[in-house]
Amino acid sequence: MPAHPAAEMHPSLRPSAPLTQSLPEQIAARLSECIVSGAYAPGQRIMEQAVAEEFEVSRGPAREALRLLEKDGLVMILPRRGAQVTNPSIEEVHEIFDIRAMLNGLRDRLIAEGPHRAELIPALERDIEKLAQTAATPGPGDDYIDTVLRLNRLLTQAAGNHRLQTILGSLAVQTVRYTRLGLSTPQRRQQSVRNWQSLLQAIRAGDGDAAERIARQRVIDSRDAAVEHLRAQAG
Amino acid sequence: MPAHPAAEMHPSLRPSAPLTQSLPEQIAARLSECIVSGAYAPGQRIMEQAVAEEFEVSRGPAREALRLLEKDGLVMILPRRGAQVTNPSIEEVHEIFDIRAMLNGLRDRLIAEGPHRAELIPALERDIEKLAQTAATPGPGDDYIDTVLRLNRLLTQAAGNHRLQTILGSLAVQTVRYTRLGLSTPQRRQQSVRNWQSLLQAIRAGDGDAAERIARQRVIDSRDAAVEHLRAQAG
DNA sequence: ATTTGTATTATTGTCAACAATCTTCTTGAC
DNA sequence: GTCAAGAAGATTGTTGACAATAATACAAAT
Repeated sequence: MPAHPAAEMHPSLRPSAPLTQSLPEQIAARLSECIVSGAYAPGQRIMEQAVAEEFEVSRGPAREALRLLEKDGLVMILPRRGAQVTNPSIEEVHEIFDIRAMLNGLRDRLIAEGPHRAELIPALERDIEKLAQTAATPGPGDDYIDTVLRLNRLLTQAAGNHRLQTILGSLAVQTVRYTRLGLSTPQRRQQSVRNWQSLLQAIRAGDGDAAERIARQRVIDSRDAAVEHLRAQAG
Repeated sequence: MPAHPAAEMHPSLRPSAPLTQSLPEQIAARLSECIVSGAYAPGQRIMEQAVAEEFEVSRGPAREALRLLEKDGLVMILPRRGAQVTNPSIEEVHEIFDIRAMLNGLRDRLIAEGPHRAELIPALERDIEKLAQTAATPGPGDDYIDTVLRLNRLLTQAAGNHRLQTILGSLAVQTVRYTRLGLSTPQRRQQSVRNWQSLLQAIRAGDGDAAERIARQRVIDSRDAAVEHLRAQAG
């Protein structure tokens, strides 16, 4: 019998995942980095044979790794044409952010109305304080982005809705590069910090309506900033 | 050149899907029916070899078909243990309905605020009228459910958010059996009809806020009814 | 010069066999 | 009688080869 009964265990701590990643999962994780970091350009084709040789496995696991990437929306698989890195249009990016806005709203409502919110607040305060410190510094902003991503992971896990966690995780991976784009200016980062601070207040107060509204607004702001940048890039 | 220029074509009519389904897709479609209809019981294991023999293919396509079912949440694949039909707990059903509530809210807002809503209204009126007629009849209610499902498909396609369509489609498949459960009484069906009629009004008026609120309430009602039935069944 | 048909090549789809691992059944000891 | 250890069987994971198909290059005809 474990030290802590299952009933008291927080959902995000459930050790349901297998201890060791499968071969396709390891390959997918590596490829995922390459795509998110931009080493593999959008639209680029990824061929099974090349993946197989790169990782010194047969085409089976390579093939399956690509299917895993498809599940995360990082590649698109066309019949008889193989996989290519997704290159979403501005409209599709807009669409994904809209979905994230709704589901982040649900997530933060669940947290604000949930019984575990008190345990969460110290970590939240710490990260949001860190955001406030790095928001004004003009540097590359990677610190800021990293903290935002960690904060989001923390909240997504804490919401306790497993399916929501899966979907939001997938959508987050797909939009990392656009989130980064949208948080590239100090003004936007300061707007973002103010929003996080409001959210913290709403969670402290246990105000689910406010938490949902604030979360939605944050993602919508992020969406608008990203889309604006993309339009500027595209002409 | 096609008869109608692409710019005027409704998003839901884009012929982007390949004309012919792949072998794994065909197998997955058949298995999907078996699971949704209940021929394969929740928790039941589905083995690759058995699928391969059933459809007279090798284990490769059978394996991939099971991965496709996993993507739709119809089976759960555990490492070295294979696939088994998902048997979500009451809490998980609750979770999925919560997600559907948010995303249906987004969907119906997009429709109410979208430019294509006028074209949609006649079909909506027809289906909702049909709902009103079959709501009070005590029969098996399959007509009612079928109409609700068609109505939802219509709206999901019309919203014009492709990713949303994918996610909602997957979630709908996973909850069909619980939706059916929740709409098994005449009272619930009448409540449902009133909600659809309100939605129609909101769409007519182009009131996105109202459309979202109404859609959410509909799914929440559906959730509560389903969960109540499940709790009664479980003891 | 454009287009159509054809051959070539590259790439994915499928298959059957082998390896690794998990489950279950049996056996034996306490 | 219960539990542990080990063997046997069943099932997934992986591999390499073969088949089917789509992209490409090139030649020929209008």
